Amino acid sequence: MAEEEQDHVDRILAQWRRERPDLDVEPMGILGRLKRLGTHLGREVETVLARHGLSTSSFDVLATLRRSGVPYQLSPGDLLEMTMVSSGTMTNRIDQLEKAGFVERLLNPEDRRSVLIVLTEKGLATVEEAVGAHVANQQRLTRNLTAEDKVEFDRLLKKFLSDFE
Amino acid sequence: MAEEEQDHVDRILAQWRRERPDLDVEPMGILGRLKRLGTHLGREVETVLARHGLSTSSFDVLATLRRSGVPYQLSPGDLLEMTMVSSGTMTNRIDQLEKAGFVERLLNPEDRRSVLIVLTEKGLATVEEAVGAHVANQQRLTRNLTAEDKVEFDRLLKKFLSDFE
DNA sequence: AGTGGATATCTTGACGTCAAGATGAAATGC
DNA sequence: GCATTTCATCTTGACGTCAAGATATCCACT
Repeated sequence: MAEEEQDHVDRILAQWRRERPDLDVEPMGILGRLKRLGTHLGREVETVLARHGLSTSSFDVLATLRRSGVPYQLSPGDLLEMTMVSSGTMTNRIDQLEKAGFVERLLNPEDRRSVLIVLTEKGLATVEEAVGAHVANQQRLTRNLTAEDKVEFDRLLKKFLSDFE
Repeated sequence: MAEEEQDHVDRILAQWRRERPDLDVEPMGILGRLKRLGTHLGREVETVLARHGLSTSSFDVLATLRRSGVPYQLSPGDLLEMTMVSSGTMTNRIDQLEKAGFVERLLNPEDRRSVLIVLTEKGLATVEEAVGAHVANQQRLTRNLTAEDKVEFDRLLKKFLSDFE
């Protein structure tokens, strides 16, 4: 069996054990690796989406509209529920997408407080292209995990995540 | 055995399977849960550190200095290597910490391009307090994982992370 | 010594995010 | 009906981040 290599987080934990041997740093290792991994993955994802003229933020909104199905319309409130951002952030995202011609704001005749965000043809075409590249990229990013690893990792993520939502 | 419950990410995947059955969305499930989990954990961590007058960013710098050991001094370049942020971000973080009286910039007499960032007494006292609360919080956040889950989760995170660093 | 490239840090301008509150419209209760 | 509360969205101001480039210093080689 190969010796396990010391990674960046291991070195951080070793420093803490030396300086503060009273602290139990096992959870810090998990949370630290999770954060670093998330940062790396986020940057990889951003790079691929940028080739399609989209930020991760923009893509998230377009993808939410796309997967909601025909007629590709949701209210800002609907989009909020699905994306873990504040209402101000969503307004900002929609503003940009509208400026770029990917979505339009339609007045909702049944409730004048509300609007409907709808994909334009350009928005639909862009997200269809981008989602293919995005999914392929996600497969690339996970290619070094075995099938069993992926199942087990997903199980643990789902269990952990269930504490928060 | 309890039926597995459908979570937020499961609903997203179900929408994609209906709309785009050609896409393999298993990696999307993993990456989606990882991102959401990271967001939740980040917010929980931020909440506890805020009680000690620190943001996660500020804490990261102070903690890096603290765990480096006496005399609690590192250059901005050293801090950069350990924190996955750009040089501009690090300058900004140090500026704030200096303004708040947690660190000082010392001229490095051996290299006038360089400075040394050193914890003040106030900075040391603050980080010592904060790190205790932070570690306790990390234990709370992982309390619903079994000992075996934690070991396995950490193993998978470390393996996955090794693809990127 | 002098020159050119490498190094360490800081500056600038643009983004994305949030919390808190403003605005306007709908629903509810009397 | 009118007042009050709730709701949906947008606005504002503050932060944290990054990429790209500016500045100052050091080092290596002639």
